[in-house]
Formats: sequence, structure tokens, C-alpha cells
Amino acid sequence: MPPKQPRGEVTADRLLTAALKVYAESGHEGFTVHAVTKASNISAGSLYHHFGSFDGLAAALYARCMKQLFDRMSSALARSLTGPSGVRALVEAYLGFTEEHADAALFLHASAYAGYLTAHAEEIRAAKEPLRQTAAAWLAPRIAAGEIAPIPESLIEAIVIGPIAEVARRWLSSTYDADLTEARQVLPELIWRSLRPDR
Amino acid sequence: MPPKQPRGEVTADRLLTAALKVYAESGHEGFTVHAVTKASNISAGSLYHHFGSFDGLAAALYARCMKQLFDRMSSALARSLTGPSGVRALVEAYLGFTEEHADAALFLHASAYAGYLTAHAEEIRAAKEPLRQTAAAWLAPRIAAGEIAPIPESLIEAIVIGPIAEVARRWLSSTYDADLTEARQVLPELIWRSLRPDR
DNA sequence: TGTACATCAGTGAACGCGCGTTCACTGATGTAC
DNA sequence: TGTACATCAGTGAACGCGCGTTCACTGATGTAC
Repeated sequence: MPPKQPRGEVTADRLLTAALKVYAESGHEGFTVHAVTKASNISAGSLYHHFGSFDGLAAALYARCMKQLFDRMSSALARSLTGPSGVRALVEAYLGFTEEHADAALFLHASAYAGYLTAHAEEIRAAKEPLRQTAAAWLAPRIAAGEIAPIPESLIEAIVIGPIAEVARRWLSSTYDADLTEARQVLPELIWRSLRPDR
Repeated sequence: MPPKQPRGEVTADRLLTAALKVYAESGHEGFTVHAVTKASNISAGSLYHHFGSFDGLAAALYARCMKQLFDRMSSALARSLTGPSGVRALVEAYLGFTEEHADAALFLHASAYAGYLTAHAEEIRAAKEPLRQTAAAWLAPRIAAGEIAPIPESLIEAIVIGPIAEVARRWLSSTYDADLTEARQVLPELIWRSLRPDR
């Protein structure tokens, strides 16, 4: 029988997984080629064979983490029928992901302005596209039906994702000991108040 | 007459200003000791005399930028009498700062998870304190009077700052060409809907 | 099925560059009497 | 006010470390006939 994954991909996956672990344990300043090769027991040459550069590996890791989060949000949204339940689903998906995959969530937030993103901007923008489309398709009919206020799409994103991301950031940097449980309960209702039509 | 600033401070200021310029022009990967000493025409030894380390300089720059932003928000809030005008003042202060001091705003956002912050966490936490207190003092009587819904303080922060920061981030990374003017007009009203009491 | 060849995957020692940092020193400013 | 001394501010060449990257090579897998 053929292997489930093409032969090289297992190695690439192991490298990415090790890289995320290194980042979680050692932070940005400990995130080096040598640390990743050591943690994965895979040679530097092999890393370069698969990713071309260390930035390439970082970008691939970013794309992988983002896909996990976005897929989760995307399917959570698609399952939701009403405005309030859609908002609640997004909050649950985002904060659930943050809690369950804190390593990945931290890497995503911390990489927001990293150099390796600009170098691989296109593939990352492409990875964001599915959720953008799902969200737009979910919104349009509901705005048309008057179930959601007619707010420009970019501001809807800011209003919905902004507070969730803010809570996640604080929880991840654990400066404020943000209470995720409370946020999951209260945020959906607060966000929905911004989105629902007047009256 | 005595100098307006103690003698060394002028140098420290010039270093910080040059550092911000370097960061704005060359990004994180170009942000090095040599680039800053070259841009400021101040020797490395002098930099170390004032800041102890390059991380120390970065932390001082972060604190300086944050103080500028927080002072602006703090006084904008203090001038506001009603709930809606307070929210509007914060949006104006934050996005106005972002637009007028994009360099500083970018540095702040990009440094969110940087190593030099954890090393100097205490002085930075201290720099955040005044705004936190101003905000708490502004909120308490209004919540007590029923003018603002009784929401936990940390979630109020997330609900108010989250969307603003999200808009700022997008504008700064100019991936989305976020429209700041539109955000300034619409965001205050949307945020206020989350904060106003029911009915 | 067996053989020959091409391509893909992986190794790891070695390299050079540029980074943050140091240090012996000079000059400027403040202090004491 | 002048002199002597101490401290603060600033210089810049030099250093060593560790980083990302390379490359000649071996081994594994796939392809052709």
C-alpha cells in the first residue's frame, strides 16, 4: 500500500511541530535553526530542502496554524443559523482554539508583524481567503434580510474579531489573567448588541 | 541659566528618536545597535551608558511611545462627560495617534510579544497604570448611575479597545487599506451599543 | 521480475557575516574649599 | 574667583559568539524497459 503521506511530508510536518514547540518553550529569541534541528532530530540540510530558508519554515508554520484556526471558525460559522448564534460560534471557535492550542495561538499573535510574513505574503493571504468568503456569504443575506445592521464589512470584522482577539492576547501574555470562561459567556452578547439592527 | 534637560538626557532622546526612525524605515530585522548608532551619530558606548543594553533601549522606546498614546487617551477620556462622548474620545485619541504617529503606533503593535518587554515588564506595567486608574475612576460612577451597563472591567477594555486596535493594526500593516476616516465615524456608535444599558 | 538510472530526501561539518557588547580612554560638567 | 578633584558623558576599535546557510555527499524511492 502507498504511504498515507508523500515521503517528504512527514519530515516537513515533524519540523513544523518541533518548531512550534521550540517557540512555545524558548520564545522568539530561542527560535533558531539550530534549536529546531536539535528538537526534531532532523538535519539543517533537510530543513532547507523542504522550506528553502528558516523564514520559509516560519511562514509555513504560520500558515498551518492560521489554517487550523480559520477552518474552525469557518465551519463554526457555517453551522450557525441566526445572527446571535453566529457570533457565539465565532467566539467559541476562536477562544476554544486559543485555549486548546495556546502554542499555535501565541505564535500567530506574536508573528503579526514578523518579517517572514511579508516575504510570503501571497500564500498567507491565500490561506485567509476561504474564511473571508465564508463570512461574506454568511453575512450578505442576513444583512439583506435586516437581521444584521448594514455595517461595512471591514468594520464588522473589527467589531467581532477585535474584542475576541484582545481577550486572547491578554490571556496569552497572561499579564492580566484574563478570564476566558467569563469572556466566552459574556462577549457574544456584547458583540451582538453592536451588530443587531436598531429596534 | 541651567540647561532645560539634564545633560545626558538629550543624548538618550536622540537615541530613542533615531531608533524609532530606524525601525520605521528598516523594520524589525534592520533594527540593530549599529543601525541606531549610525542613524543618531552617537557611539555604541554612549548607548550602553544610558540604556545598559540594546533591549533596554527598545524597552525605553516602547515605554515612551506608550506614554504618548496613553496620555492622549487619558486626557481625552477625562474631558468627556457622557458615555457616548467618552467612547468617541477614546476612538479619536487612539486612531488620531495612530495616524499622526504611525511609526510609534507600529512599534507598539509590533513589540507586543517582544523579548525586551518581559525583561522590563515592571516599568512598563507601571507606565500603563495611570490610564488604567483614570479609566476605572471614569467608569465607576457611570456604572453606578446606570449610564453604562455593569460589565466586568476587563471585558469593557476588550470591547472598547479591541475593535479600535484591530482597525489600527490593519491600517498599519496596510494589507486591507482600512479606512480610518470611516472607522472614526462609525466605530464609536457601534462600540457604544455594547456598553449602554438595555432599554 | 530484474537491472540501470534518475530523482528525491536527508546528513552534518564547515563557513562567514553581523550581531550585541566591552573597555581603556578622553573630554565635559559639577563640587569643595 | 581659582584650583584640584570626582563624577558623568561620550568615543570607537575590537571581540567573540551564534546565527542562517551551504555543499559535497550518501541513501531511499520511483521509473523504464
